[in-house]
Amino acid sequence: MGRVKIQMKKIEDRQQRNISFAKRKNGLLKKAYELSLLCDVAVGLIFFSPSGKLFIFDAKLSIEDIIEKYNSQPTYKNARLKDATAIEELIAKMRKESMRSGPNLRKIHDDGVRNQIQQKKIDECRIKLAEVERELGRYLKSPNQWESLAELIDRVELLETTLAKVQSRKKELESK
Amino acid sequence: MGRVKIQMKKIEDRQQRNISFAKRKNGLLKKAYELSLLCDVAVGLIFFSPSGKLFIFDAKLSIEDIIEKYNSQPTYKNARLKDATAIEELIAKMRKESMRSGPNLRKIHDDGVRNQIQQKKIDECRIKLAEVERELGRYLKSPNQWESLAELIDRVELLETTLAKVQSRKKELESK
DNA sequence: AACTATTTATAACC
DNA sequence: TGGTTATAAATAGTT
Repeated sequence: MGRVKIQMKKIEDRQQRNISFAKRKNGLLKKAYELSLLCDVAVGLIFFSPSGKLFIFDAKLSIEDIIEKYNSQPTYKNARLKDATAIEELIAKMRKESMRSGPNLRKIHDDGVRNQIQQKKIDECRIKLAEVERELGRYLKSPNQWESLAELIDRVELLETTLAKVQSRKKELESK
Repeated sequence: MGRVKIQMKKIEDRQQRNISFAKRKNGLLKKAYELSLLCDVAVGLIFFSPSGKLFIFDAKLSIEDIIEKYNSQPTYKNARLKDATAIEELIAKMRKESMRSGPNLRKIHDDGVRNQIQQKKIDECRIKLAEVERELGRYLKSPNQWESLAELIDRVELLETTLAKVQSRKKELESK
């Protein structure tokens, strides 16, 4: 998805590799977030930057719970083998094609705890900001489709529910 | 990325959700694989299907090694965020971006001034909702992750403000 | 850190 | 189900 199609192999230039990592990291996080939200499934993602920093994303369940589920799943080896097969097929297909022509992020490691959490939030916010900007672009195109009262009522309900949850959590914190 | 843009919320129709899961699962796996290969980094991905089936992907390292590396970095677990400066700045930027688009939304229609003004209000309401929806998506996932009380108070204010605006708009529509 | 020309992912359709 | 198509979204190269 760029000016040119790139070969599916390690990017040798270190600077280019880091740039690509930064871009694709956000894309991968967004995809993981979207799968979780749209399909209502738990997702856990652990990966490292080229410099070795650890990144964690989880949705619907904490990464601890996801790992716990993974560990406790008696048939996980089967699941894994089956999935590996599917992925190998996917990769084989990708190679074939290339012959023809390719809320909860945690950065851990050397930066210290405060920076880790800030980075997590920054990453999340970037994704959200990108989404909002895209939304705005759409509104500009067809603003008229945003008009139904029923839809607004839904929004109100969602907001009220969430506000209640937030206030409850707030009280919980205040009482401590 | 399809014939139409879809809302970022749970797909309610079960069959559609399963179809979407099947497609997006492959997309997510491919993205994880590509990140690992292009950027030469280890990636581990654990997720579940809507029916609860476990899926595992790993690259460069086994999922066990990746979890092991994750476990060997336990310091973040004791983390406490003191200031939410970074996230607040980003949210402010988000709001500013939305506001900046406001004037552009005042698209001149042939329907007269009244429609223009009403449309503008609808657009503004929508923009704010989009922002809040993004926030909600994150908070609903893991409400007990809010670390700072100050941050929560900020959220409450944002939610209350938005709720008031939406309710106002709702009444306006209902009274017609 | 932004921008665009392209490629890629995918929602609806078949 | 599995394939096609129109469109939205991601991103490689560029500035």
